[in-house]
Amino acid sequence: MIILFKIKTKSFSSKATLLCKFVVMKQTLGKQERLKSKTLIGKLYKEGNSVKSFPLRLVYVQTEHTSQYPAQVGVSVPKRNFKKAVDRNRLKRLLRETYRKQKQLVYSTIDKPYVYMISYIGKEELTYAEIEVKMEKLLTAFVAQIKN
RNA sequence: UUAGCAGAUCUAUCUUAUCGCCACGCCUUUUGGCGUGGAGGAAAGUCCGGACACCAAAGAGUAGCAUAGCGGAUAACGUCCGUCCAAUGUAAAUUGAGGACCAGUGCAACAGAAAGCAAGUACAGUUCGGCUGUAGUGAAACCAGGUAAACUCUAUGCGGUGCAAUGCCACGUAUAUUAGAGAUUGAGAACUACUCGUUCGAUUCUAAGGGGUGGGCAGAUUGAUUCUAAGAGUAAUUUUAGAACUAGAUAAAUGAUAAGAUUCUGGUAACAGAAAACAGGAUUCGGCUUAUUGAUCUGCUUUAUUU
Repeated sequence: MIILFKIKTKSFSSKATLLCKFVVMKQTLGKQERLKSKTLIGKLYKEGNSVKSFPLRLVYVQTEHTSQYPAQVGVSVPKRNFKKAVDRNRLKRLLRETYRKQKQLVYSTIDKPYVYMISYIGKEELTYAEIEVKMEKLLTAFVAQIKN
């Protein structure tokens, strides 16, 4: 399977041609779309810029990655704010869910591959509805910053 | 029925719809479709004991650590079961740091002359020697006793490091430079701390400074496994037979929304609110400890009440 993917990525030389296919797409969030590579994460925190919309923070960098999707996303909740693993898992799930619902905002505008990490910097747990609103604000701010 | 004691089990939602996550299988040949499965009793603390892996004979001694009535269970244990003793409780039960102060050393509040190394009150006896007895203090008064959650001694056990182990594949690099040490008369390294002993050892070791990698596969989930039945045993446990396969992620999978059911709370009602506490697998088992919601069931004890 992995070998197959490599062949595919090599065969499509330009990613820009691919992007048109994603304009109308499903609201999935599979493994390919998530940020997993340690080297990329290292690069992200070294060179990335950030956008804030309390209690969320998005660190991004424009770079090539192995996925076929326009962007790879990672989610993090710091251990020092939430000591219990249950709380961290819960917040991560909510972040992923809200991002999944609204990623069209980003995909419809960007034309280069991006990598970013969404962190939860607040210290208190919010509900799904609240996080959904914050995520929308964050993503619109991100899009606006990229355009300029 | 109330109160108490001991133990076991479950852990909270269920249904439907829409969107979505992880693993596996099948079908398709694409940005899929279908099916099956998908966190806990503590997954936690990492406190004990194993399996497994590596450490060049995984050497010897000392030190160190652990355990401590007796018998048994077990892969093993500091765990579990039975039992004796002690303490507590009316009782069911609970708790126990329950080997040894006839090896040595230390310690002992108050009282007391004295709880050792130095003394000594009163009375009586007397072989006139502070020799003997009695009294007084105290739990204990002289060659005695208490104390080992005091050193210590005895018996038994313990090699070390941990899946970031370890093996393989791929990618990449620097044997740069500077300072110091060192060449078989041995720098340094390997076998926890020390000593001995053994072995390795020059493209070496230490410090500064800098560079690269951090991708994948195996290990990894079929196991001291779970369930049922019949025996053995007071029990922990075990034997035989049959059946079952029950998470395998890796920046780390179980979620979101809506409607209904059910339960609970508030309210005369319409209706409104809530869905539980502690908490999320990370090589894996047996325990222990700690956190904690709401139940259900079983056995037992004493007192009171009712029939």
